[in-house]
Amino acid sequence: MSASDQTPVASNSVREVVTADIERGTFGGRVQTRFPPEPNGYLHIGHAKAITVNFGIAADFDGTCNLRFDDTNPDTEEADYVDAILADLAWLGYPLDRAALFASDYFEQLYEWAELLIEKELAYVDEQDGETISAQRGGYGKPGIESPFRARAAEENLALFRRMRAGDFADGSHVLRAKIDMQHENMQLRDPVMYRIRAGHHHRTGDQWKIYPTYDWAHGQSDAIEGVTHSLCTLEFDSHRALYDWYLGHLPLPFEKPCQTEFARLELTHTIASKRKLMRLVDDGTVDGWDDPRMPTLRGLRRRGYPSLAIREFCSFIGVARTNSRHQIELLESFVRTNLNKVALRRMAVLRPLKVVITNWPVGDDGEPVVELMELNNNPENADDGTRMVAFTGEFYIEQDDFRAEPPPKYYRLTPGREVRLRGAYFVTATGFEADTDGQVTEVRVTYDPDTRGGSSPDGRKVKSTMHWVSAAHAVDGTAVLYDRLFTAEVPGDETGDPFDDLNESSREIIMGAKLEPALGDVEPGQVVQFERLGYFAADPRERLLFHRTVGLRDEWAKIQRRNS
RNA sequence: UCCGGGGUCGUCUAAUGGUAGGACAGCGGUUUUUGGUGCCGCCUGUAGGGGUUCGAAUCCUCUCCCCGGAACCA
Repeated sequence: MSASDQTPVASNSVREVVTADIERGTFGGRVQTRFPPEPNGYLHIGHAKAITVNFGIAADFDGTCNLRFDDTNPDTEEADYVDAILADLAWLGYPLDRAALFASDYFEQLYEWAELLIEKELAYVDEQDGETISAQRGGYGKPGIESPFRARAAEENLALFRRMRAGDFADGSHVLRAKIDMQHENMQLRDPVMYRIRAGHHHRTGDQWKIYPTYDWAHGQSDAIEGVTHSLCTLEFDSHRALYDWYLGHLPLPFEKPCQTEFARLELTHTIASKRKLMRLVDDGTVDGWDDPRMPTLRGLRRRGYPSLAIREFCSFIGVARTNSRHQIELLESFVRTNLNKVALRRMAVLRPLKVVITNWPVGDDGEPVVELMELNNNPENADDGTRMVAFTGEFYIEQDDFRAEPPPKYYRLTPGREVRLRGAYFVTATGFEADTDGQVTEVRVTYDPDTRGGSSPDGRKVKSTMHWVSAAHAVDGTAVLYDRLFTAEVPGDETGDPFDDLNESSREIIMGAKLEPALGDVEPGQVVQFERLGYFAADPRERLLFHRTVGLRDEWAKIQRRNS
């Protein structure tokens, strides 16, 4: 049974929490989650898990999940990213049942709540610089010390805070801090910053605001405003939960207080997902852009030909736990293969062509070699995909790998004196070959058996292998791009600390002059087909006759060769 | 160093006091007009020590190991 046929795991750590809440009646049985990306980069495979978890939990409990852009930092965020995220989310296959929301829409409410905390003497304006504040915070096992501005009267804080909003102060000169506990063992609770002054232009509020809320001050409150019940986030926010609860506990909320629950983020072998590092790959020119097929971005995976369904199935299959883990990329690839095997049309393409000539091929009345139309199956996994006619004549191409003058052990393919099947065409037997001065085979001569038309012999004799081919006279030239992992190490940077030390220098191989069967000229942009015996290939969205290898087929012969070497 | 979170086959993930199961990977077989697919089989695991119990991956306890936390990032 293949992975994707498995029923999803029956339980996971988040589902248990939600189930318990429902049994307890905590939110009146209501379940609402949210996916909160920051619009400062493109979505990647890690986000796909977060999306699957949030939308999945909502669906499982008949609840809702909204998209909220966590746009609290004008310095890094851009409207372009908002559009890209919306597009990627739609491609992944999670339609929004409600328009996208923005944390920036709550800036006024957040501001009012901040004034409320000041009035309750739970927040104060600090005039020290960042370095000083950081130093005063103390360290692990070492208590912090209180700011000299901590004891300021509420009225003074209020006046100062209003002037911060009005733009009376320079960037970095003042912050609003929550007054919690500078001795607290959880550093997050040592008077965290709620507001900082930023002169930047915000992608939605423009220049209206001079002060911007920090993540912690914005996130839980945004959840509360939206009526979120379960705020699901990754493990590194675990220590922020106390702060999340502290803020919410001091505010008059329109709904019941949401609760934060953490789960492990998705990590994959041979892959990095940090936005900063992905950005570096783009900036360095290591990859061609955010949609380079080697990128773990959703747009990269899409261009590579990964079906969004395979990504979703993978994400549900791996489950949700609190264990730090790193999944092998092979598992994702197995979902891609399983998925594509069912839907990808079969086509023939020869990547590294070797010319073969049939010496007993008939010539027609016009003096030209006869051309026959052979009927080939479009997909043995799906009869509904039907068949197609493919032209065959006395000269065609096979892969260079498919002929050996001197066959190694276990080699089943064409070799002098051996008979093999050309898929859907004829049995041929190699009778000779030409080689250049380097010993490189340049042409193979074969004879064919006219009684084996279609690929089966009337006398029932067997051949060891079936090979793909493309008629020389009918071939269309195209380009195939082969990809390997971007990083050679399972955990990039594990050895040296710098993932870029593990960059795979040959992660891409461009093969021009591939010989394609003519039907490959009609493939829709983005469509994925199987090149028989070679792998799944996605037609480039823009350039015709350019194919990206999504993933190779499992390759028994390659394994044998690896073992023998 | 303090606080928090974790540790089940190679990698993930189930088992919530009652037969340690599944997937991927690997290995072998079988089917096959893709050395693909399918099917069958094999392989390997509860971090360690004590305890509670008829019975422990699960509860208690000590130890070890890993991850996260000291942005005016999220």
